Amino acid sequence: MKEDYPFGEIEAKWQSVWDQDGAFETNLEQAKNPYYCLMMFPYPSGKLHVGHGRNYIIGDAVARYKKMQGFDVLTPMGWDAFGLPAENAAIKTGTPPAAYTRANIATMKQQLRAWGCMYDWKKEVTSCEPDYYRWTQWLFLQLHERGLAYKKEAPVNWDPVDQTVLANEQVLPDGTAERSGAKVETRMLSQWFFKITDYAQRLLDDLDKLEGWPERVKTMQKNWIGRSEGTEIYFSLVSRSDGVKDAFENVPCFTTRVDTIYGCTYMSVAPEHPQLKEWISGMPQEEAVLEFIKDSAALNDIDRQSDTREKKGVFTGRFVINPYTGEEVPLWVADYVLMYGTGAVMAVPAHDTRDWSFAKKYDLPIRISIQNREGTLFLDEMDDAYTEDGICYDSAEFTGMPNRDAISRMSKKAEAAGFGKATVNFRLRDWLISRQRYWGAPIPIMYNESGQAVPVPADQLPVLLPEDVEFKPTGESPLRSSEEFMKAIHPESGAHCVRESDTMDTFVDSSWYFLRYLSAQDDRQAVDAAIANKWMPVDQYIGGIEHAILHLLYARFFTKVFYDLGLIDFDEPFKQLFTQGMICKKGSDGNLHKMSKSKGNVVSPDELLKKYGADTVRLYTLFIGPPEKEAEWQDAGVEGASRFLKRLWRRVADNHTLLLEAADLKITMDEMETPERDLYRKTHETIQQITRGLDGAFTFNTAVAGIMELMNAVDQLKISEDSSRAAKAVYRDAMETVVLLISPFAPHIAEELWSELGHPKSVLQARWPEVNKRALERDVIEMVIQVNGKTRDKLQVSASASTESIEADVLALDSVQKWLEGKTIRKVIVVPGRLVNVAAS
RNA sequence: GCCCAGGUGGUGAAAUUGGUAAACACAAGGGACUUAAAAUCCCUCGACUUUGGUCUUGCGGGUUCAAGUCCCGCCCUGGGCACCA
Repeated sequence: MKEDYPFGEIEAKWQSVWDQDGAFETNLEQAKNPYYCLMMFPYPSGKLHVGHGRNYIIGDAVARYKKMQGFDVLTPMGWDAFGLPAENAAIKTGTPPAAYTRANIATMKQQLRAWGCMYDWKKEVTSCEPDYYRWTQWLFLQLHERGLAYKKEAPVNWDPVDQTVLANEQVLPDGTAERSGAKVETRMLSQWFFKITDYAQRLLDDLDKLEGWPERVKTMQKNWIGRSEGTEIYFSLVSRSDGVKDAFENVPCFTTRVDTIYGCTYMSVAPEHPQLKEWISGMPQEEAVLEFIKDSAALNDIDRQSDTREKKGVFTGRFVINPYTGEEVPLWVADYVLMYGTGAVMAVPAHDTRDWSFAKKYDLPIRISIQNREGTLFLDEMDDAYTEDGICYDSAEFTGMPNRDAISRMSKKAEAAGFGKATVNFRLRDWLISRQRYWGAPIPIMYNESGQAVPVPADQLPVLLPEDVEFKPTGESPLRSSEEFMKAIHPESGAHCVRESDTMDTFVDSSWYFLRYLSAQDDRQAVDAAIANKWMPVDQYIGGIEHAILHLLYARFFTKVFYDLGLIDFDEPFKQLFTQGMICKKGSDGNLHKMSKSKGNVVSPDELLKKYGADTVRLYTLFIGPPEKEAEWQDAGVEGASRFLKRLWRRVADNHTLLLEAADLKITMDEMETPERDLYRKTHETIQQITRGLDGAFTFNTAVAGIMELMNAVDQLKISEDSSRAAKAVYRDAMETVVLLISPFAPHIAEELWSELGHPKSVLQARWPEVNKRALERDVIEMVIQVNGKTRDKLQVSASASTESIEADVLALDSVQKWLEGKTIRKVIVVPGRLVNVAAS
């Protein structure tokens, strides 16, 4: 056995062995004990850095651990291969996106292998290949058939840099695009949507089923869905231009505070309200209102929604009738009203801070309709709206009722009288999926002469991406430049049609890839139900927190649609979710940033692998800190991991003969003297600690620390040829345990040492060590002795000693007596196996 | 503003869930080996200290024999939502 740890040699060797053995290939039909370990598939951007590595290293560790526990583990890998960077690269360098993407995939595959992250490549999927996007298109057709995919003219988010529209989820709270960073504009365009809002309630309710998901991810999804319960009330619009009150239309408005309705003194609608122009037509105020609409439209969403900006509005000249009071109130258009709910809100300045400031500015009347418990609310003493709970006031038959109770009563009244109803509103909007870019799956639709959408028949899929296109982004899909592509024939009439030229958002591709892995080679169907039902939901999903809303919400939506289509019999895709933190490093500006090319803080794995080997990089990545938290990459830390692996290697090499000889020793615990008994106990304590950590919270950092501690304990047992049989046997047992425990983290060195310890088969086929409960027992326990809560001494106590005898022994100690001088003992607390605290005063 | 996570040595962090605060590492300092260096091995390493101890987990209170951990009130950092009626 070599003296020095030859990481380069053994890593190459074992990677080939795993490949040849098909160690990571899974027979989906025959597997008896399925465990689906999934990592978010990467976008093939070129090269992986050590920050990306965390995801795959954690996933590989889980897969190996579960394998050793006897599961039939499926760990597939694939490529989220459509997307803008490839297209932008094509514009810049002239390399076609397909070639660029395939080259990146080859590089990254090699990198993953070099890390020792092994996958079942027989199940690889690549979303930009026709054998994949054919089924993405097929799924689009399924949604279309059921009315879940539709096209409509709507105000959409336009990214002026990437020259395409974006989904709401792709726009950051500051109004910039998640991908390009450009300030997003609003445009009216006709676009394709998926009707995710139909699933809002289920997406919300089923979050409760996801016990294995981090609470914060569930909270984020909950906020995003944004359910609010309230009442829709129909106010009648009246014209008073000729002095006659002719109610000619209903203006529905949504409120969560119907209890305040008797304090409603005006109504405001959003400037984009679709009927507004109609209502003001011919009014003396028409010009002023149109002007106002124009001004509001000029503001982008960020400025418009900034809460520091002063609210603006104008009177429309029209009035509406509050159906509860029969009273006429003026109708305003105000820029603080959004096209949410119905785009119209009843304004109650006394009980809503926004209405308050608006009413103050435009001198609109304010009327109290909720009184506080003390009855001390007076208009002239208020300097802001009263938004707390209270008692209905000046509210007809509801006066005196607690306002919370009034909400349902008032809703019921509206329903009974036909001027309103209880309603639920969601913040969630439909998912905008069309993109005016080339590198995506074409939307399988054509248009006939009258412009009607005709779905491409399923048997004509895939609609192939053409290659003869001009990439330059013009705001129009590049596909339009391909004459061949644009031509289509109506499936029934044979008439000439024009193809849809937009492509699908790449989040569509990634919303179902975990299902396709299970049928990757199947060219007859998207998903094989029997296999999917056997393997899904995914047992463990691992990925970045940045996908908490986008990808994870869309994937849940798709799974529910599949369920409704009868394709599968489960309706949530991921049982257990783990979101790892990002790896950061000080950038060229001296601040900590997420690793990225633009910040100049990327650590490339290539040099590290050459200098230290993959196992060192893996071990350090796991040791760096709690895996769910962000971590700062420190090059010096890698050195520590390397030192440890070298030491482990040396211990085996130095005692190689002895370790091999000890293989056949059969001993019992009775033969062990104290030092080896201690090591034996430590060995099993470590097994317990690490196994618990891997099953629960993924505490890889403490698992690695635990192995290091065990190694330190191994070094405490001085071993030589002259040592006892028991000592040798325990020593070997401890070393074998170290190798087994470290194998999910540092698999190459573990394989090599396992074989050096005389095992002919791969460590992956060894069983994960089990805790021997008897090994954990102690005859003598060290107890901490406290006086008044301060540690004063320690005492070795027999494990069988009674509380009374321990108490007596403790009180006899000089070190205790010293602190009790002149005091009366009040109480003695004995915590068995832990400590004794003498309380005295 | 609302909701959620956090705040522990020079650094990354641990702490069996209320029971010895700082495990395991990194960095630093000292020593051994060496002609020398690297590597390796050993020791020190929260602060103060009269070497007896005292203090120490963002700050201030509280509960308890005992609080990093529980409760109340603040401060700070990160994340999510935010003119959503």
